[in-house]
Amino acid sequence: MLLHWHRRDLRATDNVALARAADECAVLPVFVFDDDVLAHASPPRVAFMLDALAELRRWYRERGGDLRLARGDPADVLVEAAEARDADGIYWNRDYSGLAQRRDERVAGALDAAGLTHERFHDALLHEPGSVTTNDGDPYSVYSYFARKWRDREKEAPYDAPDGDALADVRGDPLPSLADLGFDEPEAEVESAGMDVARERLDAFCDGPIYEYAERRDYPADGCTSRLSAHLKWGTIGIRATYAATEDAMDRAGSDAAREAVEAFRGQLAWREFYAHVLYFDPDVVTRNYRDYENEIDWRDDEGERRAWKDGRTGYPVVDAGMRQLREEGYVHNRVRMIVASFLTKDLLADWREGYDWFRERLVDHDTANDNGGWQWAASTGTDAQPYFRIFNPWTQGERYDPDAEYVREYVPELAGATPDEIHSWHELDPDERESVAPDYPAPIVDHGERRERALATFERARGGNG
DNA sequence: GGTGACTTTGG
DNA sequence: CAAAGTCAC
Repeated sequence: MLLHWHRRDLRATDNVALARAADECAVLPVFVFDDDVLAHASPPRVAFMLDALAELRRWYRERGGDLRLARGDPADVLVEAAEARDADGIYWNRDYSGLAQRRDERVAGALDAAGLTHERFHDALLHEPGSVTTNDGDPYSVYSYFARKWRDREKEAPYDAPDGDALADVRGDPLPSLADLGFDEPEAEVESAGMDVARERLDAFCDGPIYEYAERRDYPADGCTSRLSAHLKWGTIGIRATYAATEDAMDRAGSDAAREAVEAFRGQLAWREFYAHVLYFDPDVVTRNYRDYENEIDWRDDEGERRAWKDGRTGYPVVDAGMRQLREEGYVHNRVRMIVASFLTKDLLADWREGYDWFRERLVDHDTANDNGGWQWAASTGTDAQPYFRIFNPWTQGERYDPDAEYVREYVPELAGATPDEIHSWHELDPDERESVAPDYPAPIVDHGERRERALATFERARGGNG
């Protein structure tokens, strides 16, 4: 018998290590509540994870197996679990972040010492780190070239779920609650997890919205995005199954525009892989600027401004809408993530790590590689970064991507009675007008024009110029 | 080594 | 249409 150690692959279908183990012998799936991991976790993510685990366990139970649970240091509890069932060894899928890799090395050492076999598989990405490189063999630091090569590579087909007769007949312990794990209830209404929800989302997306993706994905009120981010983070859907669904969608596409839209969605999958590769080859970017400036960037540390950003009380409607969506749903539309990130790092000149930490605490779909990549992109410190002199104008962005102010009015009730025009020109209204339009909504806390100049000068100094 | 391209944006 | 640095080829 083999153990399969579930980590960020909370699914039974299209799971490489699980499928390989089930090909060989009986499999006992196990999940470890790792104290080190929980120390870095937050309520919305753990809530989603527990929901996914409950459904995974149900899947196993319906087929005569079960998901074993353990808590503690995986190097200890996995050895115990294997020995208790007289298993030969453990299979699992790789996790490419630095922390996980160090832990996995430790676990592998403990298994070796106990005389247990172990094997690690590539599963989380269509193309593993190191397999998409420049012609010189170096990892890419520019997305567009990476994406071109990534697109041309052949993709693996999805893996089958194990048969019921491959599952070891066991009964596990009950699932712990959030409170058992030491977490408060999340403030956000966390979306439901699990393989079935993920599959339904993927199918619904590929049935229609995917064909609008190229044109409409940047409009946060439109809802034509896949909403698969949390599922891809926790592995409640497999990446091969996801890609295969885009192939079916491509076959059904009736026009060049529709095919381009499917291709645009695949581009987002390529971004995910690009950032995973970047993090794999440069794990320090979690805390360090990817791109070095000659001098330190003079980040400002204004507690009040940062608070206003977190609370969605900056007086910039689209920024506040995004920050409130984060608070309420543990999710933010991607275009809005760029807008709020630009506002924090450029208008407020707050260190991108402040924003990254807040997202990590609040996002259900938080993923180290993606979030770090996104924040450093916005802060002009990352790979393929937005050049520092290109600073989002939150007024223009709001007008362009939320023209009818639908998104703003959904998340900022103080502005529910304002017209789109009043919302997009909120900074140009005089105090009396603001008072009569939306008395409870704040005036902009900073002047974008001034802050833009300040950011340009700050980055110019960091670059070593005379500005 | 010159050149095209850049989750293009702001004015 | 200017900004304007850097990567990959």
